[in-house]
Amino acid sequence: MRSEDIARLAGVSRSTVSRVINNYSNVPEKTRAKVMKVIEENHYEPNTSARVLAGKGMNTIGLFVISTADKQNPNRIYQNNYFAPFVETIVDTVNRMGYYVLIHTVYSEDDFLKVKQAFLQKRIDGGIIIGMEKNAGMVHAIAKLELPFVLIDYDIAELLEHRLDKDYAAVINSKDYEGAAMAVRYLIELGHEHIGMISGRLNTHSGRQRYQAFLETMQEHGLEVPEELILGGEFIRQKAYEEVKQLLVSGKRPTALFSANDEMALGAMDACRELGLQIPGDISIAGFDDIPVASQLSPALTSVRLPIYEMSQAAAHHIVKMCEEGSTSFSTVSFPTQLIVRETCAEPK
Amino acid sequence: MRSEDIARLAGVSRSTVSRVINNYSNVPEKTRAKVMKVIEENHYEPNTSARVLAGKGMNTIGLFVISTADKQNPNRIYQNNYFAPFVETIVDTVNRMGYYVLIHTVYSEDDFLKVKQAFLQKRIDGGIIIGMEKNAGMVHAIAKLELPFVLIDYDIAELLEHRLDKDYAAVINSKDYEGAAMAVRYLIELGHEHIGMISGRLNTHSGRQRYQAFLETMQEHGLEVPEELILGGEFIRQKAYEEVKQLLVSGKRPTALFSANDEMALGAMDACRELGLQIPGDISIAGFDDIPVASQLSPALTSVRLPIYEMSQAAAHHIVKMCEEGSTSFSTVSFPTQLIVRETCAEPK
DNA sequence: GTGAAAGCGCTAACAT
DNA sequence: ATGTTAGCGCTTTCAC
Repeated sequence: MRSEDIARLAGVSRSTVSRVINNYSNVPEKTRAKVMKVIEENHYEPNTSARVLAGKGMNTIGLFVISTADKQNPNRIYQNNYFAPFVETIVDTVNRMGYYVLIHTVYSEDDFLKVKQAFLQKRIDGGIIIGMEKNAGMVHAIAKLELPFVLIDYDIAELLEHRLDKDYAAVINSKDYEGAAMAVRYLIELGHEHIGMISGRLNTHSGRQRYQAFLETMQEHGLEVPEELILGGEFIRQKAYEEVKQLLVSGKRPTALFSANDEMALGAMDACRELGLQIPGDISIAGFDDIPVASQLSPALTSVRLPIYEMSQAAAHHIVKMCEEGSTSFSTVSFPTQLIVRETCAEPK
Repeated sequence: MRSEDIARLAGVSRSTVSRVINNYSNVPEKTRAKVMKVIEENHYEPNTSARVLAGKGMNTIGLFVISTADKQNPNRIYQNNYFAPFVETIVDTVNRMGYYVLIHTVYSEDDFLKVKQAFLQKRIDGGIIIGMEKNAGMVHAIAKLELPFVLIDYDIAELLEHRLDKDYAAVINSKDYEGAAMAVRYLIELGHEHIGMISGRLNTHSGRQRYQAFLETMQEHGLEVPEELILGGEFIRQKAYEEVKQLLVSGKRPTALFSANDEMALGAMDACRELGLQIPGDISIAGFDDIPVASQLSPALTSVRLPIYEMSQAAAHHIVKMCEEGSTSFSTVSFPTQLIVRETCAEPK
């Protein structure tokens, strides 16, 4: 069924049908009602491709989840406690604004081509990109398309440096530095001096911020951080488990560990438990992200809460706004994080 | 940049550009190379809407996750251990086949309108629907659209009854009855006679199958199931926790509990722990779905593994096949489930 | 082997 | 207030 069929059945022209569909003001109520009746009776819906070709928007937002790190793992993104809630909130929010969501996962540079194609082929009006590692080339490639996009968790300085602060771009971040500093200060105030860190991927904005915050906060308090107490866990539980186990076995044991995310804190807890260490008796552990299980563990994990809901909502609202009003100007927001004190940290013995 | 621009730059006609893009055989290698060079140099990608309007497919699959149950809960689908892996695998598989995925969550009948619109507006070539509760009306509405769709976890008998076994429809199920029966038999063989069940939503295909299997298996073994031992948990952890707690407090305590999903088994474990009951010493618990945490709990949860990966892959391959080859014929697959014995079940005292 | 031209279903500027 | 018409960018018959 096409608009012409509706026109015929309603005894009007296609233009009038179009006017009714697009809510033009100059259609008398009577005509509108007549046309609407036919439309509803026939369950008519205008063909999206035709509308787009004639100048309307697709009413679709692209949501791209970049996960170039754990290609090998079959369970990757949605079971990932970091990405899942972002995806969920963004999809729901965008849906509620009457937009559809085209979702695509990116595990390689090849997949990344698909992101560019989605824009170039005009499948989407704009896109949200999450999990992007520091990569001026890729961001530049996106910016060149001159279509609205929002980056979640990306280094603004990096963008400015490469003059990528375009009018159709926006960045939504959380205050990871602040949150990590809070957690580390908390440990220091408990009396810890030998604090280790399990860092995440450092080419990720949040990963680097959390790492820097740790280093600088320690320094501010005049505390040393021996190299062997900096563990690289790549945000992955298993990796952290292995690193922590190795550290503990080596005998060079810190009194506390700050982990760049909760998944790795879980890995650390696994290692401690295996070696018979009490948490927080023998060693304190603090995480980041405050994933749902954090509160359900025993002992419950002290962590830094990420404002995922606020960030997702902001990203969704922002991209839709940009799509509808055209570009505004380069914009940036950082949402505050919050230290959630639970049971995994105590004074050192 | 449009195909006409490419044509001009390459010194050919738009038809030839189109032939190159669509891999027509009657284009000499030389012409093809010349055109391809211009296409690549200019990062040209054909406009999807125009292609669709001219008769090509959208190359997009709709993925609709129906969750009419827990509207009130802010964290719903992706953090839901049942839906998340389906979504993940389907998106990845469909992407790998060169298709895009339009994802939409459905929390109400109103949202359901969006599903129909996605089909009617020709935004998608076909759709996968997951989490659909028994609802002939809705399925009928989808079937009326006469476009390919796959239902994951739906009662085939219901479809047949309403003559909804259309050529463009398919159903992918798991053998939930078999799996539940295995779990219950296992408990019976351990010596349990007073077994309770925490049932899920019974208007869900899998929910009902698991429930029926429990009842019938008990009956086959000549075991009574007093009404008060059938708990309704709606697949929700908190609900199960409350129901189980109430049951245990009442003193009418079963020696074992079979839960229709792991989330509820977790809730049951919470309740037992709170009341100081040992698992499996005082009470045995078996779950369903084998979600990732099941193996990490202590004691590790005995559960029935759902072939989510296989089901998702089958759904993805099937829908793409239907979109490309046109309708085949009504098809149906059921993947086997598997009992994973861990530590939460033991002989009754 | 390649080009010209019609047409996919819609919107919007123009005409009345 | 409503109809007529010219595109939007592509694919595809039909000619040559």
